[in-house]
Order: sequence, then structure tokens, then C-alpha cells
Amino acid sequence: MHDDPDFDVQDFLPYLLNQAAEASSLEFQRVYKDRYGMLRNEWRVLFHLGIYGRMTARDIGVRAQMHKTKISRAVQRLAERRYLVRERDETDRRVEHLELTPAGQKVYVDLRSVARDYNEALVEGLDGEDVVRLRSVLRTLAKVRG
Amino acid sequence: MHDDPDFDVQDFLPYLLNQAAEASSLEFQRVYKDRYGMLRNEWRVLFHLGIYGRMTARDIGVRAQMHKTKISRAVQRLAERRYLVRERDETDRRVEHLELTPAGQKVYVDLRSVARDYNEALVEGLDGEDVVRLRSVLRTLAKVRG
DNA sequence: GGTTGTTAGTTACAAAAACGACTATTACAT
DNA sequence: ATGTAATAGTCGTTTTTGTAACTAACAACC
Repeated sequence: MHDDPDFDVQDFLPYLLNQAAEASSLEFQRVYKDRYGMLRNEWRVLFHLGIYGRMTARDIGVRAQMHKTKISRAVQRLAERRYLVRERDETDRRVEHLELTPAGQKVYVDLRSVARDYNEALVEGLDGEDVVRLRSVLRTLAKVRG
Repeated sequence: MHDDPDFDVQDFLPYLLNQAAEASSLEFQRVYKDRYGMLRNEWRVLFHLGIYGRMTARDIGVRAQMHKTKISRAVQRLAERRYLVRERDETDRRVEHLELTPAGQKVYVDLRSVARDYNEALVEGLDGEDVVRLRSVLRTLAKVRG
């Protein structure tokens, strides 16, 4: 009972993207949640610090396109667990530099290897050329400013 | 300070998919929210009923991969606004058939045209061949059962 | 040097989502 | 026919988000 053959939710990009994002996040989510009690925003912050090293909340926000309140709360929880330390900038005392502790590094390294394996498993079922284009298209779409 | 050149969040598929999904959903979200006070799960249910016609909550759940509690609450709110009517199945009294009212149809038709335009705008910046492959890859990924 | 504007980050409150337990009805097996 | 399991859908409670207002520090300008 397709009321309009010109339109189907299944072709609507935002819908498709959400379905794919949710489904493909599930398994990884279980790992960081069950193993470390972390939330999505927390592993994101952890990964940014693990990959790029010491940086400020603001910079993470720019790179990850995350709102500052999300980062603020994620940083709080990561700091409570001693996965990172905060250090005030001496010349501009509004700014805080964030850095993983050795404990945080360990968690990051562990999750990174899970992520890598999982990513490879996801990509495995797909055509190699498709994956290259997929990444590029996704990066373009991620920049869309509604 | 890339600690491991083999891994970057920016290449991690679940991350990329989430970024693209969030960014590309924003503008459409604003429309159904501002114009009709609807939530994400509500427009999904509305669209399924608009496109496929009368169906049960269960069937929507299967098609949209939505949990039944999400559907239940979305249906409640849509029923309050008189966008749909519920009708008990006479032979199996657990089941409820859902159907859009004329008012619901109007909302659906309006939002459908917004969605169509928005979708076209999104696709416009992309290579046509890429879009075809993108849809196919996304459908594959959406089926991944973590 | 005081006023105005910006920026980094936090907090409080309201809105929404997640999760599990629950009811009611039907199916199935012995 | 009766106990057990399965299914459709709802409800209550707890987590998470989203929004906007807030503090504190700096900048810029006259």
C-alpha cells in the first residue's frame, strides 16, 4: 500500500544513516559499557585524548563536533575514574589541558584494539572500493550544517 | 601526536556513521519538531503508517527495527493528537491495528515533501554513483546484528 | 581603567530515551 | 483441561540528553 511510489523511508538518507549507525554501534557499545561502564561520549573523549594526546575540552569539541556540555560531563566522569588528569593553563586560566593517565592509556589501548577488530569485521563483508567511497561520503555528510 | 598511525577515530565506521547520521538529521528534526512538536520515533511511526498503510505496532517494529516500548509511546502521543486511530483486532484481542486519520495524513504528506526535498538537497552534493552504493552499503550495515 | 563582548567550562532543570517488569491474551504440549 | 511458554502491548523508574542560564577569565575598545 505504497501511497507514493516516489518516496520510501528506506531511501531517506537520514533514516538509513541512523539505522546503520545504531546497528553498527551496538556491539562496540556493549564492550565499553560492560567492560568499563563508559558512555558514548566518554569513549569519544578518551579516544581523542588517546589518539591526539594532550588537548583541551574545546579542541575535542571542534574535532568531534560535540557540544561542550557533553564534553564537560564526559571529562568529569573520566576524571573521577582517574582515566585522565586536568591541568589549568597558566597563561589563560579559563583553559584546562586534559591528558590520559597511565590507567586511561591502558583502557584506551584495550578499546582501540576492540574497535580496530570490530571495524575490520564490519568492512570485511563489503566491497573494498565501496568502503573507500563510503568513508569519503560520510565525511562529507558529517559536515552538513543543518 | 598520533600514537598509532594504524588507527584513527575518523576511520572508525560506527563513529563516522554516527557523525553523518546526526548531522544529516538535524535539519529535518527541526522541521517535525518545530512544526508539529513531534519526536524522532513519532515521525518514524507516522511515516510507516503513511507509506504502508494500516498496520500493527509489532509490524512497525519489525520494519523500522524499533523496540516496542518506543513504538507504544510514539503511538500514544500520535493518538492523543488525533493523527491516528487504534482498532482492536477481533480475532486476536492482543493486537491493535493502527491507521492514520485524515489529519495524520495531512501531516504525513507535508513532512514527506520536506523529507523528499531535504533528501534531494543532501544527495545533490554527492556523486550519483556514490549515492547508489551508499544506500546499498547502509542497508547492509543496518542489518548487522551486534 | 571601566564598559562591553567573547570564550572556556560548569551547573540546573526539563525533556527524552533505555530498561525491565508487568498485564492480558493466545498457543502449545502433555 | 491445565500448566507452560510465547506474544502484543503498556507502565514505572532510572539514565542520558538537551537547553539555557551561569561563573570566571580574558580581550578590546574608547
